[in-house]
Amino acid sequence: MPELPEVEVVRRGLAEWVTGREIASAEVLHPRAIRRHLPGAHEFAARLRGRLVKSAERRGKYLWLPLSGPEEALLAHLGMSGQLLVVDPAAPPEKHLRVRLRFADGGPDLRFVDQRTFGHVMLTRLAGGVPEPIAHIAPDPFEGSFDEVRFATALRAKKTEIKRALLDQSLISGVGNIYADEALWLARLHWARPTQTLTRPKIAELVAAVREVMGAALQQGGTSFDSLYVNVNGESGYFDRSLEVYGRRELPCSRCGTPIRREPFMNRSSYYCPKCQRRPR
DNA sequence: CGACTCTCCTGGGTGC
DNA sequence: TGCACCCAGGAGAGTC
Repeated sequence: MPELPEVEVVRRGLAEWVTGREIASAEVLHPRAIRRHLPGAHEFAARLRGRLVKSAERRGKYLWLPLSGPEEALLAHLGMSGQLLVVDPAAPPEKHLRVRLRFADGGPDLRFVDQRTFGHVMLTRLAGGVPEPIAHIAPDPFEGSFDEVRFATALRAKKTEIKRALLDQSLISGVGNIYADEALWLARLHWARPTQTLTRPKIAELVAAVREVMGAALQQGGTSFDSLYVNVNGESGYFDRSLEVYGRRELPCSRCGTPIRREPFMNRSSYYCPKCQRRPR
């Protein structure tokens, strides 16, 4: 499940393998993959043809490729199963190939492959360097523009539980279900803790925990990254080795040995240590 | 308007 | 072996 660290690994791969190249054609193999590109597949392809990829950028879980010409970018969100692959143009189409870009230099394709089609790509205008559809998303905690004081103030004004707030991309972007659980464990906070009861020092501790778990994941994601295969999947690197609570129901907490608990949360799961992370009363 | 739920999707796993 | 069902998840749409 790609969250910020996995998307950053993809961004680095794209920066290396796609930057500076001219798009020769775009082929949409599944309309759902461009459902947020309202003008449709034909217009999508026509507007991409002949454009140069200038760079590869990211905010939270979104990434985008600014293009030559008008201030526009190819924007992508990987959803939960999306991959952006850099592959030999002669390679056979992947089973879940949704969008295929060919380049004028005859080099590797950029292919958007997505089994569950929660991800999407679109061509969109840039406003101040940020794609318009994600203008409402807050900076992620690795950006210089992330304002910790502003975040703490907004968090304390919310009437909700801390985990809901962590997943709210308008407060802080890039955190998904896995790293939310991991960061809450590290900061010793129960997922249901009301945001209004959090002190500013505790919020600072939580932000540090978010940076810690995602930074560690990024380092491990980077080590398993094959440069010619820009890949994202839930099995690589970090996922098997370093998770402390996520997916570890009944396994002992590494701090205190108490069995990790799983609870339903927003039609999915929250994992936590019932001793280290006391439930609010 | 804020807080919350619903919905989209596929395939691996499970139980009968 | 087949089949029904559950589960995973982000985020926009919809509800109250």
